[in-house]
Amino acid sequence: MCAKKEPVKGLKPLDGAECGKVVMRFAPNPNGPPTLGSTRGIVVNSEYVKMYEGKLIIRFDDTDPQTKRPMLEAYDWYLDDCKWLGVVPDQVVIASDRIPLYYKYARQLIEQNNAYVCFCTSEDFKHLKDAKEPCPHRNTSPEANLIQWDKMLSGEYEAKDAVLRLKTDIRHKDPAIRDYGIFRIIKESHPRPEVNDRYIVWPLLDFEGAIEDHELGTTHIIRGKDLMDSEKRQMYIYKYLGWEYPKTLHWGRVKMHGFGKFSTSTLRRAIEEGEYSGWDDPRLPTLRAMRRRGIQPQAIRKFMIEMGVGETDMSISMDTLYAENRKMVDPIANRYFFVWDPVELTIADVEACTARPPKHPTGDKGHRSIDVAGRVLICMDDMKQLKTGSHIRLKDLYNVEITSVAPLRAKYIGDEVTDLKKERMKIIHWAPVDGIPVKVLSPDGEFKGMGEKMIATELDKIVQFERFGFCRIDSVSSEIVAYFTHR
RNA sequence: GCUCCGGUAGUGUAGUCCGGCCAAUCAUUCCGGCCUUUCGAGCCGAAGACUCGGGUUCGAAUCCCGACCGGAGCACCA
Repeated sequence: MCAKKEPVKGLKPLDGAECGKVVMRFAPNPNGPPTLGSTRGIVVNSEYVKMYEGKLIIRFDDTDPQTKRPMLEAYDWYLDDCKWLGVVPDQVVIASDRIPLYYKYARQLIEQNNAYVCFCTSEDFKHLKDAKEPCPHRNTSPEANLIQWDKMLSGEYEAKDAVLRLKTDIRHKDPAIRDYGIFRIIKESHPRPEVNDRYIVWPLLDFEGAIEDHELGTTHIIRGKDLMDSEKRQMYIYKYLGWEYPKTLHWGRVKMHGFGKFSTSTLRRAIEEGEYSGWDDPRLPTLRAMRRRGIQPQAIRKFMIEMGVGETDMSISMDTLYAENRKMVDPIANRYFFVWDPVELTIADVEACTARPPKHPTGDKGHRSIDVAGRVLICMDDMKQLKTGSHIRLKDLYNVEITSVAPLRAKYIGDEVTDLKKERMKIIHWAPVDGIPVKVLSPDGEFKGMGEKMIATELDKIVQFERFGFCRIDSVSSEIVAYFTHR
């Protein structure tokens, strides 16, 4: 399949990729739920793997129990959201399960005189490093380093007393490369019960990632541009260990228009403080929120794939995603009336009847039925346009003439749709006075009003509230709660 | 301060490696019009870009240099 397969629109062929031999990984820190940003990594990696019939690994880089402390629930959230996106990883790896592996290679590097235990404070080391000067510990013998390393492992040193550094090139022109740290001491327990306080020496990202990418047989890495230096740093490890470095690809920063800057930690605090209802609050750019709002996984996939893998930073508009989603949802979403900020309109000279609007304007999806007896609700915004004498069409019901606005009253003036064309009558939607209360939660706030009763049959479905927009029906009881998708 | 990366229409994207077929692709957005018992969908049409300045060349969005702008790294974060 992949031999002659056209590259998916937006994704260029991978350099040096052989069908059936591609191994890629998606490596999140589970310190929060997947966001639209992380989704790009999930989708693009999985798409490439599909294209080349390769293998996809999800690796949780959870080696910081302190600063970017993992959230226990987030591991499952990632897996769950992947599944929703149609991504099934071939393998799941948790870094905190594999600490002994990292220790093994650390020991080897110390023995080879490629790593040393450093007792400098971070400030002292920074000064030396900036001056391209080696620190006093750089020349310690491998034997002595081994002893000190064992002391680190056994807890004889406190956090910040010692770190293990890789010997790179202390005179390297790029200061980011010079003798960077690969292990540090953290005397805080890990949130995973299987790990807990088992380790006090934790690897840093570039080391953990370097070892894992080799161990897992990764052939192609896609990572953010912010991690561009990782390759230069990790290359030293690969050289010392005699390994071959995977092919790399980088992408730029993504900002979403309409969403402010969100870091996982500030979000977490805002949620704890009750500013948001949770990780799936419709105002948030998390995948869980998108899902709850009725964004289709295929729309997200398409959107992400069409962005491609460029190194330019971008700031993209949700409109593009919404447009993609609308195309998928418009043909299947049943139509209903929902009146926000309702006001009552009394209609004289009319008998009780049942309106039977179609569920969908094109597809043959049957009809709704709404009983009306001389009183309906209309939107405040529509009411404001009305004057005594205005003729309006109540959509799929009949035509009325406004007889009074102070108490809002009208009289029935006919059923004929043709009249409306002659008169260019405005068509507005309405709701029965004895409908069901509806609350819509949207990124722009809450809308409350009345809807027709049959909305209650659409639990968990995407519907379109006419002249309002698409919504996902989130819960149904004495009141309907809907999440706004988009217009 | 040192180092690295990027800069095509409002927003993304194709093309840049291997200069000509690019008076520059596609999508979205915006603006007109048609259609429609939704301000949705659909249809038709239009607008809109190679950051700037030099250089190489018969020819540059594509190569080189410089400037400007933007992003990132120099963490005992990922």
